[in-house]
Amino acid sequence: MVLQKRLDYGFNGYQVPPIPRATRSLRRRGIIRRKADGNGTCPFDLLATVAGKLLGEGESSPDSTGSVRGKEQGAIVKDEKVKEAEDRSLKEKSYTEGCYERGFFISELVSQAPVVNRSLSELPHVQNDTISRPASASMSSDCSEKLLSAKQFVNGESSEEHENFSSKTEREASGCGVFSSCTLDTENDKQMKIELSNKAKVSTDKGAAISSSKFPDVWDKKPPTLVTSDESVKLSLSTYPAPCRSFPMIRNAVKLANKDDDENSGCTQPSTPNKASGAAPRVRDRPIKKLLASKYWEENLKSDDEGHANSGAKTMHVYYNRNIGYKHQRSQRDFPFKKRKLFKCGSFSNSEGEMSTDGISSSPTNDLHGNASGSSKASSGGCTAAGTSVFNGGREFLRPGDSHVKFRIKSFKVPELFVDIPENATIGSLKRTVMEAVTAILGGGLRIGVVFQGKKVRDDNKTLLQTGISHDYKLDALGFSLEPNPVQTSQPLGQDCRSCVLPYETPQRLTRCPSPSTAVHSGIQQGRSDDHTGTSLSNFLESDHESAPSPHYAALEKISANSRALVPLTAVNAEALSAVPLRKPKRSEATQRRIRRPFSVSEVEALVQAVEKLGTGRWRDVKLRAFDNAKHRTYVDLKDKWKTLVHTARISPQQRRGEPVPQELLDRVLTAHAYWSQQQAKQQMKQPSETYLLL
DNA sequence: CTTAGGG
DNA sequence: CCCTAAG
Repeated sequence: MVLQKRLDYGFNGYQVPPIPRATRSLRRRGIIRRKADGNGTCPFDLLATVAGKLLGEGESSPDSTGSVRGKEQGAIVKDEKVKEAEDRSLKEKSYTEGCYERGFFISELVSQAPVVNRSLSELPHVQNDTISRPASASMSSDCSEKLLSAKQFVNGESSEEHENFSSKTEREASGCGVFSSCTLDTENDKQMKIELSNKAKVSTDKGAAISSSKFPDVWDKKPPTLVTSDESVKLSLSTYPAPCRSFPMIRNAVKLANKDDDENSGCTQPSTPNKASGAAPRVRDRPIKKLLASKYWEENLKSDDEGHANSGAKTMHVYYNRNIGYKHQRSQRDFPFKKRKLFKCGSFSNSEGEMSTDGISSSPTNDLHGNASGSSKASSGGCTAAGTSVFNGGREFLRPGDSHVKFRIKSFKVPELFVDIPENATIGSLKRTVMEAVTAILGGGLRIGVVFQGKKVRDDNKTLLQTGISHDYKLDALGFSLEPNPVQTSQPLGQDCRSCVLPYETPQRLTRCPSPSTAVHSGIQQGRSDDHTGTSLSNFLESDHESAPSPHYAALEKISANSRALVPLTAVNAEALSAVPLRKPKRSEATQRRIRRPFSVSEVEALVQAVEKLGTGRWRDVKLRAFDNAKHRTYVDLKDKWKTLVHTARISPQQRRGEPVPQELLDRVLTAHAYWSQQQAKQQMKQPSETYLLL
């Protein structure tokens, strides 16, 4: 009767390979190629462009194959029960379906993993020379982990098995974490997919290799985190942080220089086989095609203009569905995952201080850590950088004499998420849960960070040229990162947003939260890993700042019905998990405060207008009326905002903080407030009197 | 679930 | 924003 087992999935950020589509789109529209005229393209513009595409474009993307895909997916998972669940889920409309359509699910990823592996081995002809080796090499603990989890999920394996796997995983673990990319799928071809993932991986690996020398810690292997107990099983799935910088596409076999390598030397083939064989044999037998048919995934097979072969990078279109109905929201609200206070990993917290004349941050490692720090923190168990690291195999293609700089962002990584879901939950719910988590993050607001030559470029007004990004710059020096945007993101980054979007603000990073209360209940302990790796890393990374923990904000806002809590979780080392007791079982640990999203003027405007019309006692209606598709604004939020608005309107302008609200709006606030207060007073007067009369 | 308020 | 008491 009890949900004895729970599966916890921690995503150290799965990669969202969104780019090809966006990139193409950008290119098509000439955005990316914007001419670097006299002033050159301002980095800010670039950011805005990327962010805009990423966040907004998806909305219009129709998807007609969602259901089909979903079924296919279901097919992959053989387990009848699962299938049923899947089908059921499929029937659920709207949002759920949307989720399917987006192909954002773990299960998918997982199920595909095996396939990928196999494919790799089976597809010798893959063009990419690098693939063969790197790919195998790349099979990392992450992959293993995922598979493992997948397996469990699918088959409901016992925790014991998991343990076994985990151990295996550990042994085999290698340094690559780009597994997620592997999951990219297209109905069209296995190869492509594989190739893609491989490449992606390769690049990552390369990055790893490259950075390993510099930042060894970062690349330390992350053992899969696995905790088992009678009651629940928690798996932390994470991908290795991608290097925060982009590396040129690697065409040659890349040698992994990771430390992990040594350990995982044999990993190449090994990891795959194990998983494949043990975990999801059936899965792999299935035609890949079926698995993958998502409109949102596009392959970018074409070689670019310059003739550079684009590894078929697939893109996933990620977007936040703004049309989610209120009801849906409500339901989501039902499963509020708790947020806990996080420690600040302030990699960027010092940003302001770092503003340098040239606009480039002086801290060299800083960004690299976008990933690194994230991972490091994760490993340390401290906090995770919410920052998503991005990396891109991005490379630019230059053309002689052409002043344009072309960027190709292979993929963005989503901040790590932690999912805690009952074993008996349906796959559909798992999918939804993850989708919601991802959606919360993506929809909640992201901003793009630019890292160039290992430094974060903070000056948005600087031109690419001034920054040093010219057509002939080193291709490997540019990277982009997704960072939670503390500022309202609903609006496209525009001129007025500059200040908001700038890196000046301390980015809020998702943190991984160790042991949620559930864990406690289950008796499972999540260890906080202080593993050397993590520690050293963190030290290394955060030398300048962040000695103190800072609050992390959960990017997630909702949880699906079955899931208990979604919290950003830093990857925890398996070892740590296995033995370490929870720090403080306080629920606070499992709870994360929602990310702060200051109301924009336009939102205030909408709010004021709605309240003028509806009054101050009908927040739900106000929500419906003016913020129906702002999933992150609850009626309570609106009510609170109104409260603060009233307060703001009453204080002197000098005392006001934050984005200034037009006085006109404040006046309306006061007027409306006065009016409705009066109305309310009348109501109250009336009621009592009547009552009184009756008596 | 909504409201209303305090924290 | 969170948390809660109340309805």
